[in-house]
Amino acid sequence: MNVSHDKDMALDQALELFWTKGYASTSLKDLERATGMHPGSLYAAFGSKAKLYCLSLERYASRLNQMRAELQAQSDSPLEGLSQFILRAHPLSDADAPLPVCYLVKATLETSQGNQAIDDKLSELLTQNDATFADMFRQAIDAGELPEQSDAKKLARQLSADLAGLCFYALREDDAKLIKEMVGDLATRVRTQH
Amino acid sequence: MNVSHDKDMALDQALELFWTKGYASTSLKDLERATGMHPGSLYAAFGSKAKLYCLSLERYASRLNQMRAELQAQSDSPLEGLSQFILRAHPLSDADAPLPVCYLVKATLETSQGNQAIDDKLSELLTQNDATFADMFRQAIDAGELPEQSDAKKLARQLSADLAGLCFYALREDDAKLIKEMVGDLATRVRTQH
DNA sequence: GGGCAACTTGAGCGATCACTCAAGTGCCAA
DNA sequence: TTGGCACTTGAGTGATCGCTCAAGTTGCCC
Repeated sequence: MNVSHDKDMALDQALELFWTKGYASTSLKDLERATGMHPGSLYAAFGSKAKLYCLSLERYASRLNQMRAELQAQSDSPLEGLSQFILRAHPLSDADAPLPVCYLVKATLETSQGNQAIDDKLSELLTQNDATFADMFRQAIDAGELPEQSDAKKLARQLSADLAGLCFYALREDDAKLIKEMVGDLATRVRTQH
Repeated sequence: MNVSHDKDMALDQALELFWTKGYASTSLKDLERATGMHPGSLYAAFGSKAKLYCLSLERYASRLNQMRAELQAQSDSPLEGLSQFILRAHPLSDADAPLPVCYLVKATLETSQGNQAIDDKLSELLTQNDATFADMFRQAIDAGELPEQSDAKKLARQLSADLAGLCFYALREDDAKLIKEMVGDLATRVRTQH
């Protein structure tokens, strides 16, 4: 039996579980059920609940990054790439899905009861994400899509916050059409701003 | 001893505790320590952890509403009132505070592990909040501050999401100046939009 | 002071938490 | 076939969870 494949699958199951239920509300019993692994194997493979959680955050972030890079590569311009990311790669875009909300946003708002490793991991991933956004805005400035005096970092901050705002709204509003409209508005704003 | 005063104080302590730690991560032991009440008294007064949580959400929302109404009454126009609310009454405005993030936003993003009563209460409070925002935008339209074809409900949705986005960003960014700048930007956007 | 109702107390309930480890199982080389 | 090693197993650990309730305390009226 291919162990690494199992571990991989288990990590995906854990990711989904943590995503839907949150860290504190996901018990090891839940994880056992979802992954089919017994507690001993879980601990042999991942070390602890917190480490498994961190791994799931990392995997999620790297997938998001990959999708963003792909869309960027297919797009004609930096801003168009960002806009496509918002429309198609960000979890929110698939607003009919059971969980149309960014995992990192949910995780950030759920205070990790004093576990520094989790806070650090989250901070690292979010900072990295902001940096990527800033990069894309900088490219847009260089390409002449945005005025030269634009502040790429500030634009990145604002986009990060805007996306999080949508995540919040998506969690409480079950009318998918409404969410899609807001996502579309944000994408348009990014594509045509200033 | 004034019992109702004690209950009142205990509810405030519980509010603060739930706000900082989240519902799932706040234990009864924590609540006992913070309120000085023993478990029996806590249950006699509030019924259950979930009910206490709901009460704290309600209290928070009503305080926010009260502040908003006061600022609205002092302002020259509906949009100016909203702008003042963002700048001064919303928790974010006091960005040096230990907890510059709206309680309702945090609570919404922390999935309540299957407790329907909590979900319902949150949904009720947030819907009420959106309705108030929509009212204020409608007043702005009537007062000629916004074009007549403006969609008050849509503007309310957007403001709600924007504020939540700021909450998210405030939680991860410890540079208070940066947060205040973003709060200021949003207030300006509301005051001068379209 | 005696009697009673209202309130407070905290030990302790069963359940569940994150986690461990001795025993069992499966696989392969010798 | 056998010995040994890597991996899996799940009963069990102490701690803690949300919550209860019998016993104790308090304050008030007669």
